[in-house]
Amino acid sequence: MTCFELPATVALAASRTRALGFWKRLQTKVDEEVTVSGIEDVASLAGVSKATVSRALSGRGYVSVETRAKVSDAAHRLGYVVSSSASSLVTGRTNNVGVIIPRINQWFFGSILEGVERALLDRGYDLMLYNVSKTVEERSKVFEYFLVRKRVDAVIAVTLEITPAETERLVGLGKPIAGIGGPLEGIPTVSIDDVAAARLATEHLLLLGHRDIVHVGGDVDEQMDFHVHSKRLKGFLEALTAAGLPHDENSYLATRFDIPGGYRVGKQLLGDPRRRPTAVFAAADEVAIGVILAARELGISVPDDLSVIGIDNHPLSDMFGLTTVEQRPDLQGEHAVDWVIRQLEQPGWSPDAGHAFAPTRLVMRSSTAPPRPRAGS
Amino acid sequence: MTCFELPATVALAASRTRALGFWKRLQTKVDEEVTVSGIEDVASLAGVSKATVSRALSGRGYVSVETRAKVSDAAHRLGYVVSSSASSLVTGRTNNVGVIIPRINQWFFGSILEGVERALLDRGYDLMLYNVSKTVEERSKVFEYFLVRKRVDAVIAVTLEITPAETERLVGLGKPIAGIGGPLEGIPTVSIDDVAAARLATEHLLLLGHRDIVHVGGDVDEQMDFHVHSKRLKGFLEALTAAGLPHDENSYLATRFDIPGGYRVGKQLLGDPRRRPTAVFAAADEVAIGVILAARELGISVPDDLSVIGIDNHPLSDMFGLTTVEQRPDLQGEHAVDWVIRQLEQPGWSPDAGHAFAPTRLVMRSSTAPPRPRAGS
DNA sequence: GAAACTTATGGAAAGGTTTCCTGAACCAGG
DNA sequence: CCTGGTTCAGGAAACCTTTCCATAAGTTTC
Repeated sequence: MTCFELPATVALAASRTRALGFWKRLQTKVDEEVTVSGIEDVASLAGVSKATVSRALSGRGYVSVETRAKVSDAAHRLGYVVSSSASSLVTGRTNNVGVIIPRINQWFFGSILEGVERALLDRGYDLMLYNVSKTVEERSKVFEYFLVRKRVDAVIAVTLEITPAETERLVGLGKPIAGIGGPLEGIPTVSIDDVAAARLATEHLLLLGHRDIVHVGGDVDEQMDFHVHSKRLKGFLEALTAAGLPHDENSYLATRFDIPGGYRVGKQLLGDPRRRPTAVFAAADEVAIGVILAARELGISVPDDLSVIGIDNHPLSDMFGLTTVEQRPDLQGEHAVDWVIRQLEQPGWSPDAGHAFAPTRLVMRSSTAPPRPRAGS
Repeated sequence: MTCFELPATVALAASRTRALGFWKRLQTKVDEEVTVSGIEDVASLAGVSKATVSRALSGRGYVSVETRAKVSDAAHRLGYVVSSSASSLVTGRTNNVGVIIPRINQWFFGSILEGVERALLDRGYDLMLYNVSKTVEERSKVFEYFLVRKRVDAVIAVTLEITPAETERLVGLGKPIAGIGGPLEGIPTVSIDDVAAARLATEHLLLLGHRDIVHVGGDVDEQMDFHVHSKRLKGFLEALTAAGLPHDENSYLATRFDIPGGYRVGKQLLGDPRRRPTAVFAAADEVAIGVILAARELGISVPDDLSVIGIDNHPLSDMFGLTTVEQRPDLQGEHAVDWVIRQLEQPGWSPDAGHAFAPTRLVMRSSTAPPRPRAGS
């Protein structure tokens, strides 16, 4: 790989003067109308007391319709907005929910985040984002310094291992918590049933007549592992065993959960014709797509020579004709939001089960077919 | 596409009882130690006044080392954390920065978000996420109801068209704003120089000897367009013109900015041998990858029969050997954070240019090569 | 040895809401 | 006409910090 440096960072835009001018104009404008109005101003403009303004705008307590109209008119005229600090100081509620997520730029995590965000905004909560990798220091920094700092009403932890001490701390503060993507000890969690999903995928291949299947998953010992890898492997093996098929160390290959990871392992697995299975069950669609790309490059036809199935229903799956077990991370996010907000809004309520399983379904496309009858047998 | 419904949503985890037991135990624990200590408790335990506690913990003002030790010890023993509502009520600072972003689950946006998040957390700020699409209602809801509600100190707007009125509103509140990804009227913005990047990519192809180049970009009229599409087209055309090459309406094709979008257009463009160019400049790597996949499927060799170049240096580009003009959205995010925090922490400061251009560089891989000598000429 | 600083601490005010409590007005029922 | 309930509105307390001001002790400086 060769690289050319682009001349340099150009510091000034072509339209500098114009943009700058506009900017400065706005800046001075600030100085003029620096007056930010408080509830008192609204009260006097509307000719009522602060208490009435508060009731009128929040919708709590008795306020006559005329008064309410006067107040909201005055508030609007003054451009008044309530100070959330003051408000939450007295109510004890911040209307924020903290979301801890290890990664953003990956389909599964991005989708969760989108779902959580949508659900929170719909219900009038703001989302505070903490992108925390597995580094212990980083995590404890977030826990001790940020989260706990009375800045959030509840916490949603995505695929994050939280120590019992941290859990206790959070729960001890009376903040609802929910997890997504893996069972957190002591925290209600929503995820798909990984064992069942893997079993379903494997059974699909078995049903088509495949007997020689390899599972490409994540590294079971990997630190990132959230029991996901081991569970999907478990479902795979369960299905094989139920079908009376043997398995050995060659039945399973570990790789990174992305397209290059699947490609690498695909090249390696499919390169040797004697070792080549008739079907591959990949633990994630991106891995499956990598395997398909490797197969294409090796001149192996999918599904004629090789069937491939994944899990996720990733946006790219349709283009590659990938048969897959669909999951909806965004809905899992919404579910978690439901839980914490429910706990917030009706105290005493708590999810009646420690774990909710999100639905999955088999989406059949063109990457799976019955195995080609063997020449030798 | 056929779908099988998985049996149903299973409502209970296998480990229900255990998980539930733990959960309940923690719940009751709450009732016992419901006492949340305030600054007063810390003060009396440390034997000092509230004022001293505040100074000791915040690090502002004079406090002797022994006193500071006593106070922090007491605070730690009581598990005391300052109430951010109370604190920001008096200081007027929330330590939050709002980020408005139209999409999360796409490399460019996800990377920006990761960069912004990292930079904010490093500097002790929290990030409030607003995932706002272009819907006018949704946007105004965020603006009027959330953002403005005195919940953020500053705003970073990613690729978002903000009306002058909205800008004025924000600036009028004295909140620093920065944009990423496109010039916002009146808001300092950081992005790459799209025209220059497109010119660089095109010049690379020209330098290799290509004379028949097609540009696959985004729809210039699309509402999502943030002048990005038109600017990259402009750079392309500039380079052609500078090289003395003509161009017509066949020189440019519009599609969606993702792999399937590139694939679709690639199939269509490359399907007709007479129309097929010797090189394609795609406005984004994902589009370029789609074109490569289409070429492979049509038996067109890259780079022997067709050179392809993109913009981004997407994580998948390396695997596809894609030559590209690299940009770093995460660094652009950090730059924007620098700007707003600087404005926050040294009032009066403002970026000296309305626009900062992030660096780009050409990354050469194996998808570009000199065109094959024509049989006919 | 007094004046001028520097360092350390406490008391009290301020910041902008929400909510409790109280009182007035109004209406229906006996 | 009186009682009790409902609706409406205001005064004031409470929420929990930070910061201003004042005081006092210790340290330099001429």
